[in-house]
Amino acid sequence: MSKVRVRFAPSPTGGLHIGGVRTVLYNYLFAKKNGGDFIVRIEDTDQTRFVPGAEQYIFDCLKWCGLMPNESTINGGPHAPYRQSERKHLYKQYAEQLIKDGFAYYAFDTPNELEQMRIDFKTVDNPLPQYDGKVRMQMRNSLTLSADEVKKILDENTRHVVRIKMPAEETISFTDMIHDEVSFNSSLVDDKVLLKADGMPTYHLAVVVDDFLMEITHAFRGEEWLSSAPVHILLWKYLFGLEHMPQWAHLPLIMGPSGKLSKRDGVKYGFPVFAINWPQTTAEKNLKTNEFTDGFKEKGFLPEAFINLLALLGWNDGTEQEIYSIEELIENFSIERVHTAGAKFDYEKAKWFNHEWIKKLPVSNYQQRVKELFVSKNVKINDDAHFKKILDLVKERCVLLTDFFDQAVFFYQPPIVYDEESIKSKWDDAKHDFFKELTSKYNGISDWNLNLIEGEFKALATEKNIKIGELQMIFRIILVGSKIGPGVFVIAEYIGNTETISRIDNALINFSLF
RNA sequence: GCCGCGUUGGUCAAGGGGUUAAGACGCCUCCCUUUCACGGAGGAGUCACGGGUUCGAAUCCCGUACGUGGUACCA
Repeated sequence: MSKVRVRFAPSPTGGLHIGGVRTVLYNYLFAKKNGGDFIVRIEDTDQTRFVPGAEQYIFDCLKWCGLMPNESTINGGPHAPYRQSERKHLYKQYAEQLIKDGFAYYAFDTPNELEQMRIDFKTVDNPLPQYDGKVRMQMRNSLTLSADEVKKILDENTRHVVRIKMPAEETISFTDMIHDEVSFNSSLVDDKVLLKADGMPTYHLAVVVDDFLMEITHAFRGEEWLSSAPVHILLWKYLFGLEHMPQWAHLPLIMGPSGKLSKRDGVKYGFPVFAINWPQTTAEKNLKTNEFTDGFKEKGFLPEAFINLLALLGWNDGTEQEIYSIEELIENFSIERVHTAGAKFDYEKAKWFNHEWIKKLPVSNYQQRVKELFVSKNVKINDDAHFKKILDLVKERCVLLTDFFDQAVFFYQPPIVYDEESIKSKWDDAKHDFFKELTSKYNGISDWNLNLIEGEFKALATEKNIKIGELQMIFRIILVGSKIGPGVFVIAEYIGNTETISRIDNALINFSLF
C-alpha cells in the first residue's frame, strides 16, 4: 500500500475557526498514526475573496497548535507549488480533456442570462432552479450551439466557463470512511462550473486535479462538501480512474447554539471561535460595532487543551479517558470512531479541559505567557523563580491562563478594595486590638516562616479568647481584599514580614470607617 | 421545494437485540476548608414519534417529525 498522504486545504479568506482546526487535527492524527505525510494546500482560486495576511495567519494558528505540515507553501515539498493560484496553468488541460471526451462543455451564458434562467424556471415546486440536465439544452453552450458558432465565439475570446455534463439517471455512490455507503442520483445534481471565466478552476476541478497530482490517499473535509461529492467522484472517474481516488471522510459539522458554528457566533454568544484572534476581523468589528472576539489563545487557552477538546468533539476511543496528550491522540485515534452526527460546541466543557491542562502541565510550560499577562497589566515580575512558586500555589484555581492575574496579583500588590460585606459584621474593637497587637508580635519575628506566623497568630487568638476561624477570615481580607486564594498564612509568608504588617496597618485605618 | 446527512439527559457521549442505559461537563446536596479552588461522597436529569420484525428493540426495517448541510463563475 502506498504511503498515506492527507491534506488540509483552506481558502485564505479569514479566521481559522474550530471546525477548521479540528479538520487539521484529524488529518494530522491520521497521518501521524499511519506514518504518513500531512500537506497544507492553499485553495485561493477565488481571486475576489483574496485577503492579505490570511495565509500567514493560518500557519500561525497551526504553529500555535503544534500541527505543522510536512509539505506546504511555507516549507515546500516535491509537489510545489502548494498555492492553487500558482498552479493555474495546470487545470485547463484537464477541463479540455473532459470536453474532448464529452464529459464537459463550454457555456457562454452571461451572469444576467443565468439570473434570467433562474427567474424563468422558478416555480413553487422548484424555487431554486439549477443549471442541470433539464435546462442545459435551453442555454447557450457548446451543446446547443453549432460547432461553427462555438468555434467563432471561442476565437473571439468571449468569456466562457466549462461545465461538467452530469449524466442522466445514474446512481453515483461511494464508501465514506465515516458515513459508509452514500449515494446520489446524477439527474439531481447540477452541471457545476469547472473552469471559471477568469481561467481559474473552481474548487471542484482543483481538488480533484491536485489530490491526484499530490498523490493524496485520504481526503478529510467538512460534511458541507458531501452534497458535491458526486461531482468529484465523476471527475475522478473521467480523469484519473476511480482506483486512484482517495478515500473520503466527511467530518460532521461543529454546531453553534444555532446551526453550523459561524464566526458570528463568537460575538453573539461570548465564546471564542477562532484559534487565534483574527486581527482583520477585530478591526472590522471595532469599526462597526465596537466589539470583537478573542481567539482561544488570547482567551487564555493552552494549545494542549485546545487540541484535546477539539479531538473529543466528535470522536472518542470508547474508553472513559478524556484527557489526551497529542502523542496519546496519535496513538489512539481511529477514523472509524468519528461520529456521524454533528456536535454542539460547549464552552463550559472547553474550559474544563483547559483547567485540567493547567493543573496537569508544569508551570514552566506557560509561565512566560502568564508573566506577559502581568507585565501587560503593569505588574513587574523580578524574580522568575519566586513567580513560579506562586503560580504553582494557585494553578488549581485557574481555569483560563488569564485567571492567574486575579488569583495571584495580591502577592505583588496590596488590595485596592476590601470585601466589606464579609467583615462588616465581624469587625469590632476586640478584633481591632487583636490585629494591632499582632503587628507588634510579627515585628518581633526575625525568622519569618509559616510555623511562626501561624503559631503567633493562634497563640494570640487563644490568649484573647477570640474564635480563630473568624480572625483568619478577616486576616484574609486584610491581605488579599477578597475571599480567594491559598491559605492565609502561606500568603503572609510569601509576601514577607514588612508587607504583612503594612497591610494590617492599612486595613486598621480603612476598617475603622466601616 | 428538491437532494444529502443526521437524531441516547441541557451539552459531549458509551452501548449496535436481553444492561439497574456507563462516564464526563454543567447543575444541586453533603464532607474537607470559617476563603476560593482541589479532592471525596451523593442527587436530579435521557434512548424524537408511530408502526412493524422478534419471546424480547435504545439497538434491525419502514414511515413521520425535527435538526442540519447543499442547492453560486464561494470554498
